[in-house]
Amino acid sequence: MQQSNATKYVVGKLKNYERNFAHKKKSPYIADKVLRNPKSKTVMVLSKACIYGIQAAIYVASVKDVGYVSIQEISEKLNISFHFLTKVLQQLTQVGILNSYRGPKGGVALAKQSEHISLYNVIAAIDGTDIFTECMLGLPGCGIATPCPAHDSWAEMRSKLFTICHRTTLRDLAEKANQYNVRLANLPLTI
Amino acid sequence: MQQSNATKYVVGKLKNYERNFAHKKKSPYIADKVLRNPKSKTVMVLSKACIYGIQAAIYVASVKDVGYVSIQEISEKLNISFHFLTKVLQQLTQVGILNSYRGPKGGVALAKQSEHISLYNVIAAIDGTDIFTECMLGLPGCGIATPCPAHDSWAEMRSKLFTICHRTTLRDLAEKANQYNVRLANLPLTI
DNA sequence: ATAATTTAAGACAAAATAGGGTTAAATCTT
DNA sequence: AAGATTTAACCCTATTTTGTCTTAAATTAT
Repeated sequence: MQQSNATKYVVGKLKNYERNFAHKKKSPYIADKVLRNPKSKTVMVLSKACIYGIQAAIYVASVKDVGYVSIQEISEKLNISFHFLTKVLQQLTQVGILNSYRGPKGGVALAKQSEHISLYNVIAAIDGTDIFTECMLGLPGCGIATPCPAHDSWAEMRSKLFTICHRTTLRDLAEKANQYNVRLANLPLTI
Repeated sequence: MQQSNATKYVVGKLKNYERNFAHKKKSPYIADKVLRNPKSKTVMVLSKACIYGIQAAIYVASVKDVGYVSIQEISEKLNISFHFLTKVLQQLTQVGILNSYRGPKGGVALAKQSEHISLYNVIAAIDGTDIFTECMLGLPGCGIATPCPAHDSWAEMRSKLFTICHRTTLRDLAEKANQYNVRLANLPLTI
């Protein structure tokens, strides 16, 4: 009997499922709330990718040495997954916030002076500009002509966010990050 | 030969996978950016569940009739998945923002007067209070003693958000929603 | 040239949110 | 009492984000 490609594909996965589920004893039902019980915080203004990008950008800006900083070093210092961070930083490279260089002594470096890169630039590159432009309810085209009920209030909020993110540069953040009591990342306890 | 429960479980799924993958022609690889190409907007301050909850609460508050409003009606008027909305509204019921009633003429109703329910109450019930308390980078314990580099800026933003959400009540929003040009939901075009 | 190092790219797994059904329980109508 | 209606609960699928691993390409060092 001939197997379709789909069948082969699925049968190939069977072993994986077998292994994955074998040790799972039909996990007890968890109350089917909309928000179940996430293992890590998930409701946030910025995505994880964006937070990592900001942290890394601040880190690079705060390093004194000229030259490239390896992503490996950044990921270790900030306790971020290396591979995930690599992809995030690729986005910053693609929009011209970072330069990257392969090979030994390679890594990433700021493509401009740190005072010319704003928080807005970094956020826009990774999460996009929606949080600066969209209404609270996410209605397309929410504006003065056909506003949502929260339009005015939210416009006030957005305006604040916009101002803060525009006026804050990587240089400002890097300076603060170099102060003795300031933390840039959530590091595990060291002994 | 005896099959383990895991095997039975997996084999049972085989048919589903077969059906699901059969018509998918090994979908072309989409550039593995961190943000691929979501079909709907996903980076947002509030979760979809929270947005639906707010919309529904405003709708209930804006309906003149006393008595219960059925979730079916709400979901149709606001173009929201009925089952999903049901779960969201259960959360609002559990914290005492709504009352629910089963059976014919059942539905949900505000448990308090609309001017005594703030936007903050609704958001906190569904998405939690993180956006009102957490720092931009989500670092646990970010505060004056050990701030993150963006602490001061973000505190300013949070404060704005907090003020706005506290002072805005369902009554305010419902009044606006009843104005002729105001939209409460993203409705499909009607002919 | 060869080997080592480092980013880029691709494939996939895991975890979270969003969404869709079915059955149970409560309540009204007849 | 029987049937209809509506929320509650349960179970599963789909989509998106996050995380891991492998291979390719670029570059330096030997």
